[in-house]
Amino acid sequence: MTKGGETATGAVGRPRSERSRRAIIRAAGELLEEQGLRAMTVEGVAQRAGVSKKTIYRWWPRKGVLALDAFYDDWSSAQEELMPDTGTLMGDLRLRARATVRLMTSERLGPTFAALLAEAQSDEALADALREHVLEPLREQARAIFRRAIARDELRPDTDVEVAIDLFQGPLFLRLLYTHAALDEAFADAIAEMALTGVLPRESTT
Amino acid sequence: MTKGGETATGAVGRPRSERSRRAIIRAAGELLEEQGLRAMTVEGVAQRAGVSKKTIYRWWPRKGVLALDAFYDDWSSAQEELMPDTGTLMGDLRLRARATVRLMTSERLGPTFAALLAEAQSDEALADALREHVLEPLREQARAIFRRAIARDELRPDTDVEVAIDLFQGPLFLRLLYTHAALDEAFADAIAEMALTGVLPRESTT
Amino acid sequence: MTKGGETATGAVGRPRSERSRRAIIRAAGELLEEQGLRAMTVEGVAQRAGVSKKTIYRWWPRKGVLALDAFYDDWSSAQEELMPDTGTLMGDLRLRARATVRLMTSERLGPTFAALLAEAQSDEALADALREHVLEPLREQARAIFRRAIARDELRPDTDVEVAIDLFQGPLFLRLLYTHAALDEAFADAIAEMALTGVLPRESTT
Amino acid sequence: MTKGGETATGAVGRPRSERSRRAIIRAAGELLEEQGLRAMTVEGVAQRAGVSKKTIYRWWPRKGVLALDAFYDDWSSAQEELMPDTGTLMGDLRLRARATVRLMTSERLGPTFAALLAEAQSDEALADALREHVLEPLREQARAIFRRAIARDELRPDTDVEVAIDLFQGPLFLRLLYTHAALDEAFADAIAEMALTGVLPRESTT
DNA sequence: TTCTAAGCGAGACGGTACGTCACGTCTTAAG
DNA sequence: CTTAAGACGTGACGTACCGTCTCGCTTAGAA
Repeated sequence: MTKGGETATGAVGRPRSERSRRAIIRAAGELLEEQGLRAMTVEGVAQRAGVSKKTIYRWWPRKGVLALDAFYDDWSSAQEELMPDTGTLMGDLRLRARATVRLMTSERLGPTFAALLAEAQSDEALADALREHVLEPLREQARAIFRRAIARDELRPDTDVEVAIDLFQGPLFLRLLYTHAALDEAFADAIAEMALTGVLPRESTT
Repeated sequence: MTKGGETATGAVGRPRSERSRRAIIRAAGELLEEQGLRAMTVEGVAQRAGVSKKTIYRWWPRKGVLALDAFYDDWSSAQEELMPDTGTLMGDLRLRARATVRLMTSERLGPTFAALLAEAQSDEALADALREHVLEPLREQARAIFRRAIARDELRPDTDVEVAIDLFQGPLFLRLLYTHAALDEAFADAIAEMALTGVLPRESTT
Repeated sequence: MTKGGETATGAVGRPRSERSRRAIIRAAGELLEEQGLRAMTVEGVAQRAGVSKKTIYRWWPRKGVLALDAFYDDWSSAQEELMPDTGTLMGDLRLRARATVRLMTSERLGPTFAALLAEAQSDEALADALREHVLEPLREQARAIFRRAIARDELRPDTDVEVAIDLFQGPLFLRLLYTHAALDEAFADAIAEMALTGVLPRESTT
Repeated sequence: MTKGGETATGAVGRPRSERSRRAIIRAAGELLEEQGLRAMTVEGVAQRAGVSKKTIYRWWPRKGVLALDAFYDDWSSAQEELMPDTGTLMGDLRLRARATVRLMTSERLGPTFAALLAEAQSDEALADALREHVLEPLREQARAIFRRAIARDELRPDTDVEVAIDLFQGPLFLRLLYTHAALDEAFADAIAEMALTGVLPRESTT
């Protein structure tokens, strides 16, 4: 999908082996799940996939990017529930927050997601790929939700959507990375509501 | 301060060399600043500090924890401005947000902080130390701000302070780690305000 | 020649680098001569040969075996003079004893030989290699000399050749290892003669 | 006995602890027997003896010399049988050869003796101590045997006793160090006889 | 229908850092 | 002045992955 998925353009010579590609992605995914990104070595992936290291390096520049590819398979198939359309901002945020929490706490995706987010700090190529294929799409989904709310007149047109997205997503990422407190449905609901109305009491409700 | 700072309890035998301890912390800090956590190797620290690797391993279990110690020296001396007391919640949050941004974007602390936050994902010992000595203190400072606001009747007594802290800090950490958008004073102000009032328009301003 | 010399059998993958092999043997030989076996470290050999430690460990299990390989280069080219054929046992033994003394006292081979003989006491692999490639060939040469003497009727057919070899070689090795007395041509001649006739006076000479 | 046994001359202050000395010798001997000289580390001896490393280094310059001390305790108590006096050279040599073989093949002394002989190649201090306290006494015993034989007129007065000693002892040492063939009573007898009469047939017996 | 350029497995290679080990020296406080 | 305890600088150990580099062998489209 990211780098490892593009077939050579001017196809001359032996074509890329789809079999190897799949074996690599699969082996990487398994190792990732079993032992985490730290223990997922290129050497290990090559061995488990029955593939030479050279083949891996031919198609993936760094192991982080390979890990992202392996992660992306599962990730992409779980995106729909992140884009609810309930007709109200509150409804959309609540469902999205809950879905996000579910993804982040799923056994397969959660730890790997966290590991990739961390690894990106020291791997520029991974950071770029992660931003492009995972983080930016997430923001774009959130953007759509807020834009619909503006169109519906729920939000003022001059709302700073980018800040709003960070306000909404930041807390969720924070609890994923530093498990200082529960990342559960109650937290999802609390964040959805507090992002909407802030911490201050509404005047009408005082 | 964290692990590497504790002197032997029942002092028998040759006492720990304060000189070495300082040389190690200092060398680690320098390497950290010059080249980042990835390039800060135990071997390099030992060489620059004029110290044997064994001595480092005797006192710091992993390089992450050593890095934290080096980081903490600078970090701890910059905590005061994170605890403003302006008399209003809005004032406190704005000043704290701005101070946080300054810290996160400072040349010395910012990149190292981000690197440590990332490293902690794959180093349990570091994660614990980081939580105990850095993250929890940060939360405690924020807690104090919100508690004062409750005492002042600015906030309802049943406000979920933990969620409020995440709402306030999450966005700042997010932009530190994934530089998707500017981490500047304007953002600090926007977060301070939006955390207070939420994204929805206030009725009074409608 | 011993272990480090065998090329992979079922040649698959990149073939072994002859260039590296030679550089390693050469560097080891130089260090051996300059500083002795104790100071010949794998690390030092790797550095001088411009080779990674892994490459050395891939082909030589212990440094003793590598040292033997380096030693063997010189050693094997000096074997001819150890196999004189003068037509008489006395002539053969005298020439062989002198040649042995020359080898043992040569600046290149002597100290290394002694060091290898010693090292073999605590390195089973080296002991085996040493026996197979150095000590047993030496005995075989001596065996040939005694057998020719038996064929010539100089010795009784029931002479215990193995004991005879030890009687002849033991003293030479002893003075090599424990330099309690001179290892020189006079000693060589004395041993050759005394091994032949024993310490008791011949009846004819009484 | 060698270095570790001498008490400080100008005895002032706390006297040397006899208790420690004995514990060290004993621990060293045990480790020597259990695992060989290679595995007998100063650190291990200190720990087992409940003694500080400093104390060991204060009295023994190198671990080889300590090992020799530990070895010497047993060794010295087995010297008498090495000095037979049967009235004939043949009788003396045969008994001495047999006794030597027994010593060399004893479980306690044999391997340690071989290890010390080897270690001395790379430890000058040990080599000196070994020569002085073990090897030279052995030669002196042998010298006495040959001198008595000369006095008895069994040997010619101009016999080169030093060469004779090497001829007699060399083969025994050789089989101890390089176990190329059995080191047993038959070999002892064969060496005793062949050293006396040489490999050539006696004219009278032809 | 052979040519030929690329992909491929195997695995050796030069590196860098790892974490451990033993050495022999040192610095305390206790005796 | 010796001792037990134990920290220290030194330096080598053997291992693990990294990312690169031959090899000899497909493989399939172009000649």
